[in-house]
Amino acid sequence: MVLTSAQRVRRAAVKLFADKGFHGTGIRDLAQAAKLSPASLYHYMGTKEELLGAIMRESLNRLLTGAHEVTAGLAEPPEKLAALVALHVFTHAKQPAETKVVDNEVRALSAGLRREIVRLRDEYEQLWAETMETGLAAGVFHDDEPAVTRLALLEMCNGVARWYSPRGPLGLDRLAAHYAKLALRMAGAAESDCANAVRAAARVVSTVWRTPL
Amino acid sequence: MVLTSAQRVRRAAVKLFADKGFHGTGIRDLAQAAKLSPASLYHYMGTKEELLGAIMRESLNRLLTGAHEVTAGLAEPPEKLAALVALHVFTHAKQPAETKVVDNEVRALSAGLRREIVRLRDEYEQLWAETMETGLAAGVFHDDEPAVTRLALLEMCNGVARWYSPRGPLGLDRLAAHYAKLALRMAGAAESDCANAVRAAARVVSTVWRTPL
Amino acid sequence: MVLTSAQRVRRAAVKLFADKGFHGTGIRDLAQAAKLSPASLYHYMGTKEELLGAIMRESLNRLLTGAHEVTAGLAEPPEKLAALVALHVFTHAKQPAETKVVDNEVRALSAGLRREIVRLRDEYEQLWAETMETGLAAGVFHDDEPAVTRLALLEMCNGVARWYSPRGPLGLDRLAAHYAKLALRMAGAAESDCANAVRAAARVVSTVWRTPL
Amino acid sequence: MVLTSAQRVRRAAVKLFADKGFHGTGIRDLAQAAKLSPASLYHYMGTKEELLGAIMRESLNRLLTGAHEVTAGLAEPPEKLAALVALHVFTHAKQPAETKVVDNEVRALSAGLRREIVRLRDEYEQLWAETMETGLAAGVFHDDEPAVTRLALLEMCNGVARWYSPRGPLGLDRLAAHYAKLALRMAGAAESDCANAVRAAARVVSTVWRTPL
DNA sequence: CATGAATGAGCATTCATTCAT
DNA sequence: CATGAATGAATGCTCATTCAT
Repeated sequence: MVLTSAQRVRRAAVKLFADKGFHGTGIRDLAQAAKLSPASLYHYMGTKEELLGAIMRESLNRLLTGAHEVTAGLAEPPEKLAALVALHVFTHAKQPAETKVVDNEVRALSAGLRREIVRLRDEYEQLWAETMETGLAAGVFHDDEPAVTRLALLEMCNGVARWYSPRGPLGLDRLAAHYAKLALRMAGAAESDCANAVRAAARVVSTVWRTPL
Repeated sequence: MVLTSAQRVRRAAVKLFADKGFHGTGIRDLAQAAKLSPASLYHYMGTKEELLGAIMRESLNRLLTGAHEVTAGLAEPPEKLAALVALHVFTHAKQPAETKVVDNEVRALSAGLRREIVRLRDEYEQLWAETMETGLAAGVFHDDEPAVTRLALLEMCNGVARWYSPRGPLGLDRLAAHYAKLALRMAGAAESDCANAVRAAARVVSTVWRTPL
Repeated sequence: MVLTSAQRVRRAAVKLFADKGFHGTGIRDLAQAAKLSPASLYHYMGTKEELLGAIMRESLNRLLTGAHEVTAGLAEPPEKLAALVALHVFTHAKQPAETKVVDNEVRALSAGLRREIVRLRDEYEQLWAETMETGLAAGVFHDDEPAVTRLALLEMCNGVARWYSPRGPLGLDRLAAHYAKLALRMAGAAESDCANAVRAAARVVSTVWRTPL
Repeated sequence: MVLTSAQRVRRAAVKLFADKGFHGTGIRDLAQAAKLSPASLYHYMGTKEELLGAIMRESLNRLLTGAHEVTAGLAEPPEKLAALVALHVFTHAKQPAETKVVDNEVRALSAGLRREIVRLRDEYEQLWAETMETGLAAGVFHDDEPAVTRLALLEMCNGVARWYSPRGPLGLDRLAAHYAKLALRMAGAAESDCANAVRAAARVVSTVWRTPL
């Protein structure tokens, strides 16, 4: 399959920003990876920073949309949390480069862009927070430090992008299910709730991920 | 309290590498933060990269030593795991800059130094792995994906450096205890084992952290 | 009134070269001002430098032709000088952009084009020199440094392009007449000759400028 | 005589900005002319534009100071005008590069610096305007368009920097005296006033120019 | 006639580093 | 111990220009 120049630029940027960091990636690295001259790069991007911003915006928007879709049909907090975790893990395992960029390079943005990206990220994290609160209020979660647990949970899931390999022994569905179970345990859900919730999550998430992104 | 120039350089580097990344930090930034001229910096360091390496080496060695000390007197896997988690969390909460550098900037090292640092890190992580294996073999942990759980655990604990604030409502001891409990839950330990293990961990860790670092 | 693309290019170049200088004007500035893409520009010009040369050539040729026309019917040196000055001032006031380009951007030309343009300029200035010499020989001008005076005169007249505004209080005819008088004074002409000469000059110059350029 | 690097940078900039214009001069040209690497240039300047601004500021300040000194001891408008003209001509003949930069490159400055430089230039030109007004009010000058004459006068004098050569037949004192006479004629001063005024001007100006600048 | 895509060369500026003083 | 002076290499980005469509 032949890629357009614009696509090659985007992919080169995602890969290089993820591997070497924004400041560690030069415009000439980008050009070489995109098989373009440094000058030609500028047909497909504004500045290097705007390219970074565009990558982050797109990635976060996709995650946010996915999170809404995936929780839409679910009523119980354990199911919802499992679905959020599974989607997050799926995304981080399938697109480790994009997600590493989102997770690590916010500091490279200057004020204006940073504000926008942080707002998107906060919006996304709010979905997790609401789910946990609802579950605690309903008595299906048990946790004396829910704020901490939520952060711990997120960081745990982000980590997937750092180590998961599709060539490893663990399938994506198994991985997502395992993380969902870990999450429910961390939230203090009853073991009996886990299996159902994890199953429900697996179903909706794989639906979202069948859709081409 | 007055700092020596060497100390000012070290601290400036830790802070700036943590905040802006290795490649995002210039020698001039370092000099300014250390209240030295760029040329004078070179009395206290080799190259910028060697400075990074030294910071990482020291930080990892300290963690490794601490891990040995903290587990030395403990026999049961739950206690050991709780101690490792608590020490890790303590360290990441007290020295977020150092640990962020260790966790994020390995990619900035060139081959030689990287090998050394990665070896240290692997040595440290091996302690976690052994503890989990022993616990599983002894039937006090229950987990069908222990390798994954170990990685999830580590990432979760690393995350503390990214968000913990000493000005927040949560004390360090409470935080460490909470993480220890989360970890034991993730490992599938019995709830009844948790409380004891966490208490034991708290005792030994605070001993280590009373010692000046 | 609608302009052709070629005209838009020419006008954009004249304006921008005058305002920002040849080196200060980019091909993209030109394209934007001409409402064309940078590539399309090249249907209407050779290189950027050739465009500059063409503007200068045309402008100088027009001035040269005008100078011949304007002095053709006049016999007395004061009348001729007055006519030359008036035409020069008229031209610089009506076409400040063109004349600024001619006066300031010769240095931007490379050797070949520069030679051509300088030759045209010299040919034009020769008309002033001859007029002054004739007047001195005839005893109607009095000046002990005529070469200097001629240069001073020219620079003074060139200056008009830098400050004259049609929105100011001074009409073009009054301006030209005033400069003609200043010139005759500088040449040491008798005050009694001035009035006549200036009147004669005004007549011929306005004739030339009624013709569309 | 050996020059410091800082002096070489300054001189190179003055010469090159004058010859090829600000935009026509590259940082590499500057470095080569100053016998320094492009990087070393930046020990002695801020940006290229700030270097331009510094040159202009210094040049204008010197001219302004000189104008005050030179007119301080003179009472009569013709003498004052002659002195201003003679100083201006002296300066433009002796420092053609500096003055060409001041006269031609204001447009290359960005808003902030431009404002500052234009203010200085206006302050200087105000001295000419006041002198002419006083002379007209006193009836020693006769001119029905004094504003125009003042501008014509200035442009005429600026022109000196464009053509005067110390290797030509005309001495600096003679040149200045001639311009002073031209100026008085343009202002409509009586011929009888000219000789005295020019002599007085010559005296004060050469005093100022004996002082090292 | 018009332009999107492309580029080699060049831009001003900053980089980490060295060294004489 | 400290630094001003110096630099080769690299930075992100723009330049004028060409050409296939």
